[in-house]
Amino acid sequence: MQLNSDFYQQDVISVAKMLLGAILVRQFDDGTQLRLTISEVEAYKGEDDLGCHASKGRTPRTEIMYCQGGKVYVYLIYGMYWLLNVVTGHKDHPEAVLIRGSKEIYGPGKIGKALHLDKSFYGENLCTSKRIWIEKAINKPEKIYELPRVGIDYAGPHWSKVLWRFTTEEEKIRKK
DNA sequence: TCACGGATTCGT
DNA sequence: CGAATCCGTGAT
Repeated sequence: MQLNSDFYQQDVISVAKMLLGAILVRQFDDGTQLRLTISEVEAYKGEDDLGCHASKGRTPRTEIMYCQGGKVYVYLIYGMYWLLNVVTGHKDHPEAVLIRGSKEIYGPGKIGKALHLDKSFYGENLCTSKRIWIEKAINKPEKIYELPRVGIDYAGPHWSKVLWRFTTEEEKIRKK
């Protein structure tokens, strides 16, 4: 069952946790499908969150996060990797969930590569898209581990330590 | 118009 | 530990 608009409009922390175990589906032009079971995510919430790109306010890049939940936010990092984010919450409340890993493929950069993401996915509607969407979890995770987000030391002592990384894979837990 | 640096990954 | 590689963002 494909997740609907109401699902994505919930708070980013709730959506992040509920996305664990959900199936990220990529339908390619040649008819093949890549189905990934989401195993690790991170929440980015509001302009106050110094780890969130929206802490810089509205810019052409962050604009999509101010939309109603259910859209895709992708951006190029280190000139090489397209990272996949799911916009959540209500209009004018910038929030997004970063998809960091799946049972099949682990690593935000690797996910983007496997899904052949590019700038054309910016703003894609996950509720109506024919090439990317997310399906409800069949099996809910037994346990959710809460950890600090990765790679945002620049966000300062508080925001870099908030436990907004959620994972189902105990063996994938790592420092920094 | 310019310089900086990043929600990463891989190889040395 | 450093290179790869590019563009959004803020300063000039």
